[in-house]
Amino acid sequence: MPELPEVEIVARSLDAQVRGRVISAIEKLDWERMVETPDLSTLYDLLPGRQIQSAGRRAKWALITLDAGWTLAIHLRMSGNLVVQAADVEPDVYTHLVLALDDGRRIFFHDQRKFGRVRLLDPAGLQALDQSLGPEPLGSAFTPEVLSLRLAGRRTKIKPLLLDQAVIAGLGNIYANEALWIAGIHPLRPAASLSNHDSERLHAAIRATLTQAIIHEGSTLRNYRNGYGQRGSHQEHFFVYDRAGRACTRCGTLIERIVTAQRSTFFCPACQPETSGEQTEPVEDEHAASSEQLQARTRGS
DNA sequence: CATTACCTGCAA
DNA sequence: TTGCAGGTAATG
Repeated sequence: MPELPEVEIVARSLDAQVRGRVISAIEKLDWERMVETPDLSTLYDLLPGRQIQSAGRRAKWALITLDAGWTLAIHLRMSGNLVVQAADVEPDVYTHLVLALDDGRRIFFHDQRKFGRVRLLDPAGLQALDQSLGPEPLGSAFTPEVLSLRLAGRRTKIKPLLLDQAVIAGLGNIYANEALWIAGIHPLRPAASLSNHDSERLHAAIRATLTQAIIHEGSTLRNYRNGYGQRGSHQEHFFVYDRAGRACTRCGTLIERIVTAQRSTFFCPACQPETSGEQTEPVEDEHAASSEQLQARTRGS
């Protein structure tokens, strides 16, 4: 479930709640495959007694910075969530990791599908993780030129390429679809076919959709919750994701669903032309299309 | 590039 | 019963 905005909100809400606390014990760990490194006995040896200095994020990894140079890196994958619970709350069968804190509260790693992963990393391990990932799309190092360079020479389709964490860190299926709609770019276009103007629009669109999603505390389709157990609301603001057969909020054309790289892909066939340079330029202001009022408006046909 | 695997629950 | 789900890694 969680993409960059959801993990960002989780990290912020964890940081606000557990900064400075000490992990007193691993109280439950009933799905051992979630721990990728180190081996279990080392984890049980190293984690208790560690103080949490902060919680942050890199790509879709939640990073809990501990003392002595350790970092607990948690990936929520499809259905995971991290919630701080009061001392009297008991974990359910889907809560596969429970970390007890020195004030009696506990961090629950809840994960219905068991795809989530945990790593306890030393500084070298953290650096290796960092270097395996592309630039942060909301960071100052991510410029239209950087995006353009990363797409140059890639004959693969733009939409699956946006899901490649080594190309850009943090985009997932929802926000890749949303960004391409905002930018007016067809998801199947070869990445290298994007003009500099396309790259500029896509760069702005990626930032816009992620920023808006963070403002709305992420998207909750099913399992996502922030560190307080609360849902996000950005699913109420989708332009194309999961909107097949409904009217494009910009032009009224029906949104289509196709599958590429085994992922559902949603787009407006009018606003996102298959070939570049034709048809109407989509509006660039993301607020212009944010209202349902535009649904009645039609164009062409 | 496509397919399969990893898991479980839910809606069509 | 079948297909689908916010992700990623492994395999032809």
